Amino acid sequence: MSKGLPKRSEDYSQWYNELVKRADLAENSAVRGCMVIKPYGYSIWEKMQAELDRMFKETGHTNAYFPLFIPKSFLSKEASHVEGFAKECAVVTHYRLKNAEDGSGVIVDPEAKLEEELIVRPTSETVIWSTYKNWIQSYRDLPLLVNQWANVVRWEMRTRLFLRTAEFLWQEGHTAHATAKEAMDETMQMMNVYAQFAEEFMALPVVRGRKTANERFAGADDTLCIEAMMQDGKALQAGTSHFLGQNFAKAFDVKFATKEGGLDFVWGTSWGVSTRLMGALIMAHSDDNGLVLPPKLAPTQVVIVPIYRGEGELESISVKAKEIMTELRKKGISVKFDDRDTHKPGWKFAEYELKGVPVRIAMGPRDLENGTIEIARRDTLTKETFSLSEMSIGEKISSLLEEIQNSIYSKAFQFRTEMTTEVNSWDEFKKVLEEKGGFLSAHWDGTSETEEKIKELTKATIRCIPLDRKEEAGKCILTGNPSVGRVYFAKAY
RNA sequence: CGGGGUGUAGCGUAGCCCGGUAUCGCGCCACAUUUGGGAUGUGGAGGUCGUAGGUUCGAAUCCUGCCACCCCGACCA
Repeated sequence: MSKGLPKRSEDYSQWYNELVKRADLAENSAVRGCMVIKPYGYSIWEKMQAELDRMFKETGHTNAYFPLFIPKSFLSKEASHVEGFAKECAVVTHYRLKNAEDGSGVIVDPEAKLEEELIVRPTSETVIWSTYKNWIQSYRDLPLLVNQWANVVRWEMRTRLFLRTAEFLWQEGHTAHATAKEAMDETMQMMNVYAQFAEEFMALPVVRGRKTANERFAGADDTLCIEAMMQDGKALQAGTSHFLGQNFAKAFDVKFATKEGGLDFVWGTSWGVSTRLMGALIMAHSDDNGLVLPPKLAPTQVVIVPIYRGEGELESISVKAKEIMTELRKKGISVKFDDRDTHKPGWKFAEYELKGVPVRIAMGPRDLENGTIEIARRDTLTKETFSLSEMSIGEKISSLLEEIQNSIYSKAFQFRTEMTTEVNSWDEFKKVLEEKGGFLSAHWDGTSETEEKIKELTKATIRCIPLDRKEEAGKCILTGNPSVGRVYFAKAY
């Protein structure tokens, strides 16, 4: 393996691709467009899952599992929904193979054609609502708050590890409510859950916003989202939460008896985040030395590297290292002691930097003598010598991890602030987009035509209408027509 | 799915124009010396040249199909 990653400044996308592979996160598989998530990458995903799952449960949701396959007829029940996904669906047409007569291997048995073709789920609204029809009769059955962790398939033409793959892992929440307001509140709540997760755990500041009609989920009346800024100035949609209105209830005839004795269609929501978050995590914080992981999502938070000559020294360092490990574990810190004799310290340092381990402790004979250790931070690449008598190592590392978590967030926040520019003329818009990138806060006349036109001219799309924007009369950046507030434009992943 | 490019050992590559059985570096294995930022020396193993055909006495090299990956578009989370 050659040393050193490509530089972000020279080729950002190559840097990303290399980093994903070199840090052992994922690799391409034998199947076109599909990735293998390697153990190290998967353990980060598991940490994300664990937190999100906890948050979903705290907000009253429970997990369930619905089938991978969807009868073709289901997909066509909601008109805009089909339109949104039809172009990227994998279809199962047969259920059996047989040996080819010429001995060339197995072939699809033409006798085994399915009566009705099955679609590999691109998302599960349709199967789920067809099921909800049986689960919901009365207002007493509502709200229904279900989540599922699953894989989905969207047949993408151009794929990139984590960011866009033909098969990906995600979670999809599907809820049913008695009133529009309740469903809208749920939509908002889950968007906020995502935002909180991104900021608190991924150390990723996000813009909470609303999608324009163009960017909305197929089948939704309203889509809320969180948008993040990557280091190359491109935006990344990190999570979406949809208010489905009564669209799926109508398509699948899901009615309930109201308290007042009437009969009404149920109001729905759906919301999801995917392994794409891994891409966001990587691109938001990492540097030319490798991954930078926020402590709250790092599979290993602290690694201890012994520096020694001969068995004897390793022995005495190990004793001390194990004491430290015990202390750290008492504090709930995940720590690894790398006493492999097969690699030298320098090699290990580089390796753990590549893999983004937040804190590295090095301990050698000099430290043993002085009662010190060397503590190195991954995020800042700084080192300090820490005297073990100074304070408890558990306290020290706990607060350091917290500081790193905050510092990574602040850095990303500051970057995003710098990369958000208010622009007030078309020339300025084009100039900033081209020379600087990032979010462009600009007035827009509210029409899809203008949005399309801007996309066509510049490749920038409206990432969202920020929820906290101030009402401010202005003129559309392109048409000069009146606008009531600014929206965020950006080139996006 | 359109346009361009690349595919040679685990990884990165030379060779291809001009056909004669494959170069170098990293990694791997063994031993020795090493160990506070990717160690050094000596010896060694490892290749259906993406894949399937074709041309030829002979193909990594020329021709055709297919596959994969990368870049740029269209589409999308």
